[in-house]
Amino acid sequence: MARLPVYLRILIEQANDNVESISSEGLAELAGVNAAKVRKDLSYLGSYGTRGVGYEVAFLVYQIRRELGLTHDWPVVIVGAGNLGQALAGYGGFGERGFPVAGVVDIEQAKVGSVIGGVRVRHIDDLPQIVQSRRVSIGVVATPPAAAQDAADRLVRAGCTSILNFAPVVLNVPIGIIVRKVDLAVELQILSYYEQRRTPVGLQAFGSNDNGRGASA
Amino acid sequence: MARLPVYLRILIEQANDNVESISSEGLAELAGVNAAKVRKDLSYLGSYGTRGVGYEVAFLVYQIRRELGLTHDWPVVIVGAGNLGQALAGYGGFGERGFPVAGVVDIEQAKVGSVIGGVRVRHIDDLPQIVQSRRVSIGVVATPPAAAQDAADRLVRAGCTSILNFAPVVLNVPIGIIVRKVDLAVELQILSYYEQRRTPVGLQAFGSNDNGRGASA
DNA sequence: GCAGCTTTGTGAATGTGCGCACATGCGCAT
DNA sequence: ATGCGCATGTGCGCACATTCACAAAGCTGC
Repeated sequence: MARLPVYLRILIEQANDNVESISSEGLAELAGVNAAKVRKDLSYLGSYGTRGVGYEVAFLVYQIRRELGLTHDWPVVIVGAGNLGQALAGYGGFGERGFPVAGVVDIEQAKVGSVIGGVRVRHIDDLPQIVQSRRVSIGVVATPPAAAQDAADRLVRAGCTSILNFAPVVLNVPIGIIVRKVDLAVELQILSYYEQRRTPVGLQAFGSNDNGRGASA
Repeated sequence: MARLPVYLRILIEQANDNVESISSEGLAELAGVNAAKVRKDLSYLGSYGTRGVGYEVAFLVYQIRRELGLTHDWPVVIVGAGNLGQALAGYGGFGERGFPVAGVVDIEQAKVGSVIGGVRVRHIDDLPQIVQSRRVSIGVVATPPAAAQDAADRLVRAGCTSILNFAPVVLNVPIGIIVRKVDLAVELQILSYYEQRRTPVGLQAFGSNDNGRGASA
């Protein structure tokens, strides 16, 4: 389920605030979802709650981490040292959450050697060496659209088995390679869709899909 | 539908390659989806195809633009001039696709005045003035998590009615305000989930949801 | 004009996610 | 020890998305 990471982040925050136990309703409130959905999601992991009491935060964190495969770090390699690649490498949130940046590569020699977020940019030809020596499974494509397919091909050849694609193109990859796409312009276009259909007052956009909610204050 | 932006991008590419007509099957191939789904999606806009021939690319582009509300530009304002805010402002893809950056604001005086992507960073107190003078409907939250709720509140008070949130927190907004969330770490966690459940060979992750596909080469 | 090929548009079946509502089970107070 | 309250876990129905399969419809060549 795509909501487990959200629960996990909230539970970690609660644990930092020394909250030991939480009810499905409390977690649902914080996550902005339905309480029944929380219980269904958590029951999928097994019956780790106590009836009449709630869920033990620390134990739930451990179980979700286990389910998501976050018991160890997953180093990532970023292809493309342009605006986005630099921002991703410099964004501390990845390393904090278990995804240290093992390397940043670019095809342009001019960009090789500069240091971003504590990582030196290397040439894309070094990709296989980085992936194999650091045992990287996840590659991030942060190139211009025209270079994205080549970047993906190189990642696959180097041994990556998952790709997070920020380029606005559909990547063609062998079976077994997992691709997730984040298209920033698409998100804005979806907002403009709702803006355009906006009625004078009081009507909100329901259930677009997993995302995009209008919550009450 | 969340797929219309994808179709739109592909159709614009095809138009640039002087392709005048396209079949649902051809479009489905390029978009990485089912042909029947393409036809259902397009029929939702009205019957704009010609049986036995296909769809006229230019006309379809016009209709999808109209449906998505992309007949005019939607200026956006970015709150937060950190790593991500800078990358978003410097990323040319927004302006190209109809979302010019009307302004970048930050709460830190130290960041005010610097120029990013041709836009000068202004103080967050100028937000109402920017939003009203440029008639901005869409605000982008690119602040640290702790500042995100305040940023959202300010955007709403300034008059924005849609928010694209990059901070890993659940925003609390009045009814009628549309929020979409992009959490980069969540995307990586979903990939690690599939990596962790990976079986030795030949099994791929099916139907996570709208996203994340393993396409054959 | 008409037959045949091609592709759209759509009814029906299937699958999936969601949320209500309730039974189950645990802890606590008396 | 026993009953009561409370929160979990889950069966069921609903609504929506997806896909199949086919009928309607246009273009082409004769």
